[in-house]
Order: sequence, then structure tokens, then C-alpha cells
Amino acid sequence: MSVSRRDHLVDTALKLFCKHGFRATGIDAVLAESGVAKKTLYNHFKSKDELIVATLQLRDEQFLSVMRKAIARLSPLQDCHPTMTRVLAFFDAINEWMVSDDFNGCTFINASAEYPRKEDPIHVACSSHKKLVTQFIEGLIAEMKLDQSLLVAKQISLLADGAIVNAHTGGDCHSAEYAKSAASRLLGTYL
Amino acid sequence: MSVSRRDHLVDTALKLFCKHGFRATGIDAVLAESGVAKKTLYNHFKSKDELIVATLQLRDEQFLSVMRKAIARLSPLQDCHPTMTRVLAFFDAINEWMVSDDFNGCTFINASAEYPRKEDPIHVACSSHKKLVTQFIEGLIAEMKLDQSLLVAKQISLLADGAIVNAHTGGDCHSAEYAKSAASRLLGTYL
DNA sequence: TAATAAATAGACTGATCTGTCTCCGTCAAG
DNA sequence: CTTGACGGAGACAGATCAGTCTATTTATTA
Repeated sequence: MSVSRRDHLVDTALKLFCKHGFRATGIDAVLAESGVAKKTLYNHFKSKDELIVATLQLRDEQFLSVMRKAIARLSPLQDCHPTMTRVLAFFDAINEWMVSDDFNGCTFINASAEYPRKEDPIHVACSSHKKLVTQFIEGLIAEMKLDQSLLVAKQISLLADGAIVNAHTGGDCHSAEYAKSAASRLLGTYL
Repeated sequence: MSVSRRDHLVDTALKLFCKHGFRATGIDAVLAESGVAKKTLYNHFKSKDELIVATLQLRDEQFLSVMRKAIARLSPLQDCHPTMTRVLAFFDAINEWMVSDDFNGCTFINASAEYPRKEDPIHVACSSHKKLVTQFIEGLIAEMKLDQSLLVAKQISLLADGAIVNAHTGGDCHSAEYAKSAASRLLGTYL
């Protein structure tokens, strides 16, 4: 029971942090929404910052899990060079995410905007996530057997981050399509 | 005198907002740093939110002005197809910015992360800025006389935003170089 | 059943936030 | 010199924040 309570807390916190922002969401709002007592929260976490880091870990797992499943589903639908299907499906997966109701940009980009100090554990967690995503993308293009796979993965992740940010800040829900097209052209130059 | 005091206020506010974030920066910090009285602030602005919008307008002007000058300076140094020099110089300009001490990511991406409601005047100001930048980029590639110049400009701006975000969140100060390389390859496919 | 652990509600502290208000000095016009 | 408008300094109000603590209840385990 204790574990599930903690999970419920982190789950609720993640939802509210994503919707309203981290500093704009008070501890009390998380407690009211989750129906958990304040002492329970501080029994599991030393501070709000620790709760934030926990929500980022959850989001990290969620994101990679959702992306993996979506890519497996969307990859066969791609009409392109067979080694590119997974990475292009990745952009379709991002597109599905950004047209959904609960899209509020990248949680990690948002968090590092609110906690800009590089040494801040929250910022560090965001940085780690981005590295993991780049590795994830490197896995997606592995079938292409490129010489500079890490560089290309970084370039793809720039397009992905740009699309996510543009959809959130600029409100353009088609940005994933532009990014997919750009990724396809970019990857073509490496073949 | 009144006008210059307002400017000083906006200037100081922008500096602090960029460094620490918008919600993390209190009015009092802006007043202390600028040496202006609280009543003067609320004489010029109805609320903190109005001050934020004013700082975003200033940042918008600053950004485009700095970029224009840097592109004029860096454009002749490019080693590429002559119609691409300006847009590639744009990435060098971003690179100069992101390796500077006072780099804290894109002010507008950060602001829209802290004020996620689309109807919020602050968020609207961020969205407008992004549209202007895309138009600016469209101007940079105008010499290339492409059919789909707006689409290409959007794709370039995805790379630029991705690079800025990646440098801030991920701490990779070389991301503008990756973006420049990607932009060069991407544009090549349109020629 | 008894004992131990954990969760709950919520009062409370002290800090901090935005925004208002009051007092005081300055300066210009008559 | 007097008067009145105005801006500056900062005290103050009211709200909210993170985090602590107590007393009570619930649940688990021995």
C-alpha cells in the first residue's frame, strides 16, 4: 500500500506539473488532487524538489515506453527506405502525442526552463533524459549502419525537440510532420 | 527621465528573468537590482505579467537585431553555395550566443513553459515571436528561390530551436554545429 | 488481542509573493 | 516664499508558499 500511495502521489504531481508548471503548482494542490496527507508526502520525499525529480523519472519511463510501443505499431506503415521506418515512425509517434489533449510540451525542457541552474538536481535529471533519448534515437537508426550514428542521432533529436517546442510555444500542431519530412531528407543524404 | 526609467526597469527585469526564470524572480528582486521604487513600477505597468510582456517585446527586438548584425558579419565567412551563406551564418550566430556566459536558453520557450495557457498574453507573445523568427528565416533563404520557402523556413527553425533547447537542457554547447550541418544537408536536398 | 507502524487532517511557522498605501522630499509655477 | 503636484522609499496587507508538528485513526503483524 505504501508503494502505491507514493506512486499515486508522483502520478498526480506529474499531471499537475505538466499542466500548470512546476513552480506554479503548489504542494497543497498536489495533496488536494491526490487526497493524500501532507505528512505522507514528506514521509516519502524530503522536499518538493525531490518530488519533482521523482516525477521526472516517472515521465522518463513513460515517454520511452510509449514511444517504443507507438514505433512498433507505426513502423510497418511507413513508406520509405526499409532501414528508416523506425526513425520515421518516431516522428509519427511524436505527432500523435502532440495532437492529444494533455500535450504541454516536453516536461524536461519545461523543467529545465524553470530550474536553469546546471547543478540543480532537477536540471541534471532533464539533461540525463535528453541523453537517453539521443541514445534511443541512435538505436532507431542503427539498422542504417551509418558511420557517424551518434552525430546523426543528435541531429534527429534536434528536429524532434524543435518540433515539440514549436508545437507548444508556437502552437503549430503540424510541426512533427515538417520534422519528419526534414528527417527523411536529412537521413537520405547519409545513405 | 520617465521613459529611461521604464527602459531600465525592463532591461533589468529581462536580465533577471532570463537568469533565474520568471516565477522565480520576484518583483522585489527587480526593484533592488534596478534601484527603482515599487510605485514607479506599478505606475508604468499594471502587473508583473505586463512587465513580463514588455520584457518579451524587448527581447524580441534584441534578438532580431543581434542576429541581423551577426549574420552580416559571419555571412562572408561561409564556405558553401552562395545562396546559403546567410542561413548558415544564422547558425554560427546562434553558436556565438549559446557559448556566451549569459546564455540561458530561449527566453520565449522558457516563458511559455512557465505560462502554458495558450490564451495567456505571455504565451501569446511567445507564439508571435516564433512566427516572426520563422519569417526572418524565410528571408534568409529567399535568395535560394525555393518553391516551398515557408515549409523550409519552418524546418530550419525546428533545427534552430532544437539546438537552442539542446544546449540549454542537455548542456551540449556544440549543438549549433550539428544543427548547421543538418541545415546544410537539408537545404542541399531542395536545390 | 496487543503492539507497532503508517496514514490522516489540519493547525502552525516563517518566509516570500504581488500589489496598495502612506509619508516624505523635490521641484516648478505663481 | 508658498503651494501643489509628483515621484521615490518602503511599510504594510493579504495571499500563498514549503515544510513541521500533534493528535487521531487505520492497518498490519506478532
